[in-house]
Amino acid sequence: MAERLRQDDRRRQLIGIGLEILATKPIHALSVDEVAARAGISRGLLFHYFATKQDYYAAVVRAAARRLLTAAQAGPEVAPDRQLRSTVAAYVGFVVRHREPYLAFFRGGAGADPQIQAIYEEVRDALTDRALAATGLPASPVTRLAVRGWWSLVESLAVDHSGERAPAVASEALVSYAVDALPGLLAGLDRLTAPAI
Amino acid sequence: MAERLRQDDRRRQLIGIGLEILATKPIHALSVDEVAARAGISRGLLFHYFATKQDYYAAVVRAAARRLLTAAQAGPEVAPDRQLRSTVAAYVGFVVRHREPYLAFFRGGAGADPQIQAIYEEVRDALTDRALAATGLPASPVTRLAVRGWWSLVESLAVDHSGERAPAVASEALVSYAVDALPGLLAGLDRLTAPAI
DNA sequence: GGCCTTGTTGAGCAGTGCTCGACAAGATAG
DNA sequence: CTATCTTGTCGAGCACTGCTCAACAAGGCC
Repeated sequence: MAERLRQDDRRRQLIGIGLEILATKPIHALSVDEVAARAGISRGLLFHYFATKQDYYAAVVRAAARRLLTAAQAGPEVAPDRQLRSTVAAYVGFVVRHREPYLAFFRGGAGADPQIQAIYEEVRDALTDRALAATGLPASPVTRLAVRGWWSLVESLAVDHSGERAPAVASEALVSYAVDALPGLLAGLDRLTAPAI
Repeated sequence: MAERLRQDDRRRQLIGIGLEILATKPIHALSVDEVAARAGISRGLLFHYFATKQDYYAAVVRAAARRLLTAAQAGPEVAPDRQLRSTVAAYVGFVVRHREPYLAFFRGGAGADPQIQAIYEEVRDALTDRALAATGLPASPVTRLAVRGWWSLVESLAVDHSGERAPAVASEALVSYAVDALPGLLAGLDRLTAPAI
């Protein structure tokens, strides 16, 4: 019989195991038995904590998202005009350090699952909010559209950059490039809101 | 007994069925039986054509990718300086017209599967090549990095825009914005290639 | 000590991906 | 027209997996 744990501890343990395993293999390749065996518990108990395998996966991805959002956070000690750079630098650093898990959780994930989609949406929204706050611009639908797009650009840069074995550019330079790209993208919005012809 | 078809025809039929079904539900929710039933054949025959369910899915995604690349193609009659705009307009139009399938195949897909990843990579590369050719810039690793990132931006814009029930901006304006964003992003590259400090 | 809560088990069901040996419809040759 | 070969097709069956459920055991409380 497995050691008896408190609800919270057991949940944390199971999610931790998920973070480990699912960083290197997709959900459909992970059987509930494997998780249970690794935790030293029975299959049934896993379903006591997570009604569904999808629910379990969602909980794991949610934990990963929390880690990302925590990592990509500029501390309050950062000067206002360096907030954006600090956030982007932290984000890029996170992707570089945890490339495989990042891809597994935020690219590979069963994107069709509405739960997972919701998590992705939350992360995007949170990052967009931070960037918007750092620029000081009002959060109109159009500015949000542009900033979300800019984050996609940043993600692409970070992922590609983290995949190079001999990076073409230094991480700091990449961050500078990404940060400097945002004002131009926002300036171009004038044409969108006031459509000429 | 099912009508006897030629190899090519049967494959085409099965892939067509996949394009229909998988546009609205994820693979793991699609059973081989359902495909077989819809095609009026036995389960076994499906595995004769596609050794694995994953192989089948990959074939379907490949077909979807081919459709996307065909749609997002500027005809030879387009003037050189309009090629980029034409390509982007076609791409955005495709996403707007086929939003659900687009998300299902190019976002939802089992991203962990190396076959699927390879297809995504091919699409990205092909689109990047077209954009680079249209700008006339040399295809260095750094310009590719930037153009790939720009395509991510464009995809984000297109997906977000196609999801709005009352679009904040007209599609043409969005295309203009996207196209006009590229030169600025490429100009900023100077700082990357010649790092100061 | 008795009892309620709660963490835990293990057998078992339904469904799914995949294999495999056999069969049948056309094409080809004699 | 028959014999043979190719090739598209079937369906039973295996192994496994997600999930259910009734029973059990370890604390905590009175």
